[in-house]
Amino acid sequence: MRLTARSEYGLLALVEIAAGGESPRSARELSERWKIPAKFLEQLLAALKRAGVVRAVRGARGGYVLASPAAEISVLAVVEALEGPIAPSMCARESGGCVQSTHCAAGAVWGRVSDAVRDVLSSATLADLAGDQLRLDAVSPTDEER
Amino acid sequence: MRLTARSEYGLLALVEIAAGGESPRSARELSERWKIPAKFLEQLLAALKRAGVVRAVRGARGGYVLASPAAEISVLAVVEALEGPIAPSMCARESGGCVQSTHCAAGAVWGRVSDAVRDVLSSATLADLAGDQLRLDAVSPTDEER
DNA sequence: TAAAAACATACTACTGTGATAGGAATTGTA
DNA sequence: TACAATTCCTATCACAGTAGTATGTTTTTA
Repeated sequence: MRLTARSEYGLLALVEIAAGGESPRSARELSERWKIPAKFLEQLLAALKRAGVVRAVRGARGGYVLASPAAEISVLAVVEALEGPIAPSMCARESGGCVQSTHCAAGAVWGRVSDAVRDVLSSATLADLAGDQLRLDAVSPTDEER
Repeated sequence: MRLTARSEYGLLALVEIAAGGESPRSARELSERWKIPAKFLEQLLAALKRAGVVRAVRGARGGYVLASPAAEISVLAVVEALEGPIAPSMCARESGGCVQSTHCAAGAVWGRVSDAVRDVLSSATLADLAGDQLRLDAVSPTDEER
């Protein structure tokens, strides 16, 4: 299991898209706001589109919009779209179960770890984060907003 | 944050060492029991020794022994010795906090994730796992034990 | 003295991450 | 209709980390 910059960047962008409502946000706009390499962000948004998290609007004045209401998109869905399934180790990753031929006690711990992570990630939605972000922006506005 | 084969292998070996009590288990013995590449395991045990988890007994009939009672060694200590600190993303990894100049709502989620993982890992000890393993071995013994 | 073991160090193959590059297709707007 | 803004597509790359392998050296017991 791993959490990398892909999730970090992706979530930042999606919170911004969620705040935009119906009007699409372009990859360039998002990359400037959050200092994310533009071309890299394009790839992340493509992955999120493939996963059905966002919808793309092509052409001038286009960009990305959420494919469903922000309250129905969990952080887990975002992370799994960008990083693959949440599985903590070799033991839990293999569909056939443990690599070890004999049963090992450690496997149960790995299972509890991934359950805990999935629990945290699935309990937060983009709507929650967009709300939090609004409050944070009110306290310390960014350059663009000042 | 990542959980790799290092933790997997390391835990398997430590559970076995814990079961051995005062008599040292050699790296070779452990590597054969759990099908872990011998030289790779030596490196892991060296890291665990540096972290103060195990004590080494050099020379013939030597091996490794736990440095403290099994009930006082948490899985978290083992994982951190082998993988480095549990931090879920760039945001939480940097000592200075978030990479973003502006505050981001996503950071709170990453924090909750690492807290949850640490919670699971620190709530299990080597003594717990050694007990579980004993029970598993009783049900389906390994080749060596048959 | 010989074997068994830890200890040390260096090397290698492979994979994933975090990009960068260059264009092609699509679409609103002047 | 031209143009600019945008998504879309594919390829490439540098770097770091993982999972080993290799070759010894030191220490200790039998």
